[in-house]
Amino acid sequence: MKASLKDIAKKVGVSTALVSYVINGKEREMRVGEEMVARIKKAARELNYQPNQIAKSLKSGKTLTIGFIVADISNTFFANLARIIEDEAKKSNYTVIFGSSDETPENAWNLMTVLLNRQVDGFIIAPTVNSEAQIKYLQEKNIPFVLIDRYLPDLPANYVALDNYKAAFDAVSLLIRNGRRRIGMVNYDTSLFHLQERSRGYKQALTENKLQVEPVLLQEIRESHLKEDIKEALDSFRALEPPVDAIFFPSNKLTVTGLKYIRDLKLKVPDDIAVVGFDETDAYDLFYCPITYVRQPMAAFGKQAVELLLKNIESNKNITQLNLEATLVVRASSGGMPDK
Amino acid sequence: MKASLKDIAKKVGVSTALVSYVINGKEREMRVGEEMVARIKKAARELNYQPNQIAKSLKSGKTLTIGFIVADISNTFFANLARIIEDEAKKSNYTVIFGSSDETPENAWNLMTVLLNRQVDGFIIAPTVNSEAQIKYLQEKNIPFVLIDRYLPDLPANYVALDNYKAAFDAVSLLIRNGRRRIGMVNYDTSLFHLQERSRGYKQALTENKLQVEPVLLQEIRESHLKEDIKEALDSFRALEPPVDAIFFPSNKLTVTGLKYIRDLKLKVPDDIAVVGFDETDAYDLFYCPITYVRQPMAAFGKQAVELLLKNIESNKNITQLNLEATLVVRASSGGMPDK
DNA sequence: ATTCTTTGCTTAAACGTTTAAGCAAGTGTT
DNA sequence: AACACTTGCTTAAACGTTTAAGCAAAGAAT
Repeated sequence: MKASLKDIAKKVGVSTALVSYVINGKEREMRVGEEMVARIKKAARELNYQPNQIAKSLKSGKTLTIGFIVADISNTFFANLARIIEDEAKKSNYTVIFGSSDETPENAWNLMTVLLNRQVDGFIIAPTVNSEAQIKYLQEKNIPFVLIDRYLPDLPANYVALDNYKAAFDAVSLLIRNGRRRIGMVNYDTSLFHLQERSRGYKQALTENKLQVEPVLLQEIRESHLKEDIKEALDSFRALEPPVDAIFFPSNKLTVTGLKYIRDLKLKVPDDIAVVGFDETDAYDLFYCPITYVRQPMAAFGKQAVELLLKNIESNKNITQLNLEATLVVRASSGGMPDK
Repeated sequence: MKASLKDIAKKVGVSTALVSYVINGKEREMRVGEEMVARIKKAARELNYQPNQIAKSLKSGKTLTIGFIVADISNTFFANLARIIEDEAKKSNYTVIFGSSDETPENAWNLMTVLLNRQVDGFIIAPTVNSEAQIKYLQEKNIPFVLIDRYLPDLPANYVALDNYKAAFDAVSLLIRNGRRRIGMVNYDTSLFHLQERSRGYKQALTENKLQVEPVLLQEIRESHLKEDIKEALDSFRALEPPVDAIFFPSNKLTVTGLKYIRDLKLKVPDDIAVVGFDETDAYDLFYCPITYVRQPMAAFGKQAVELLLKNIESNKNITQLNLEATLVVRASSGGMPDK
């Protein structure tokens, strides 16, 4: 059904080699006769020839394919990233295969081997917890990869991530400038470095402003019991004396879930409680009080990750680690516009 | 670096054929000696053999890959679908390559040929407007595919979609039962059949309840100027005498954008105006008045689409067209709980 | 008239698999 | 002792490309 080089060769009455040269524009170097070039091109057009990329890949060892491994492609954050990576990859004729690890290292490892068997040229990975072995495997085998969003602090590897510390620091500093003194934070109880960095930024902002870093103000909850644990955390915040007057949520899911409960409690944002969230979502606009949030530079993430990866694929360059700056999008929920 | 069948064969001192038989579990049919089987398996383990899927694909003509073509993978609707399709495909050892068409038939066509060159075994497609040629091409070439979410009314092709007519009919009927008499709808000005069906359901609900289907009540706007046009539409609704007392938005973006403007206008939902939206998003929960919406059966969409596609890949079965039922999730925004 | 170059093509091997066909022993049957 | 089966392996071609190497014919140089 589908025409191959052989079909064109037969039709024109020449060898497949000659056809290959012409199709790939090597007619000059290979000194193919003008008339022959025309006949082959004509035949190719008539047969609607489309090269078999699989055969090409087998020969060349390159598939022009990127494996994109994330926690969950249905999470807006990763879905947005996927789109940017797709567009960026397309510019260099790459396509993207994705896989969701659901935050478990086993799934991530399985995904990686599946994609490796499919000979992807490289990976863009948002690593799960306990994925050191996986990353080291890639390094040993010299397989190009770039970590995105998250990274492992002591592993020298390419990554494109946020300056999480500074992002959190700035967010909390804003709340302090707006007069809040009892600032809570609800983070995941996780070993993911980027989330710990956000906690560190929170603490440092308090410290630098001579506020006490009280353990009850930094609640670490289970992702598996997000809804229940967030309620508990907020309840304990309100039970304090004096109660918390501001909350910083360092992820989109935390923010959204937290806001739902705040709405159920009929708390007034920002009067009863100020809020700063993380990541961008429509939900922040629809809340009765527009939410102040930390915006990650998604486009830069995707663009830089692909660029870095492709550079690594074509020549194993040395390691690049990028910590990009977040933007604090200030709106009503953080309580009063900051001076500036 | 990576071990091949040949490496194993060399190490054991046998032919690659024998190794292939053992690796693929054909040792019984092929009467391979017990001791030999053990030696080959051992060598494979020691060399950490992983089959080259590209070579397999070239031989078999099957890539175990599905092409998933959508308007925009960063749209929650498609991102959710992607995740379900991924999981479902994984069960049968398939992987998914995705591509975003941005609603233009040229992009969709290009994507299709790129993926065809990569020899995907089949497609799951949410077709754009004017994609008849593309669909017909697939049919002529006998390439398995399943349309999802959208379909072309007169083209006999597999699809998994919503019963859009009924979903809209039910949504609008609810508003009528709740006492609304001036019900507006804001749809895209598009030839996409599934959206037209939603308009049809709207009109029919009005008609069956002896309400006049006035053109001013059904505004068709440009997706490219979503924000401006929605404002204009809502303004014209409010200028009517008597003004509109309920709005039905037949997509998630329309709903979210509409709600933003409603909030800016400080209209009270549902007292000033009742709202029924489409699709599921966190934003509906965070609005001060929880939004009633039409929930599409995403899991069933994905599951059925993959199932259908795989059935078509292994044996060209006859055409299946599924119109699944939506669920109306009733909350406060539609104005008063319905009787029942 | 012989050799050297250039032109324009072909041959053949390779990428890593799969699989039909073949073949040399050993075993069993008569 | 001759034959047929069975066992356990190998050979070789194929999938659709790419590309180094080779070669015949024509033209140019001596």
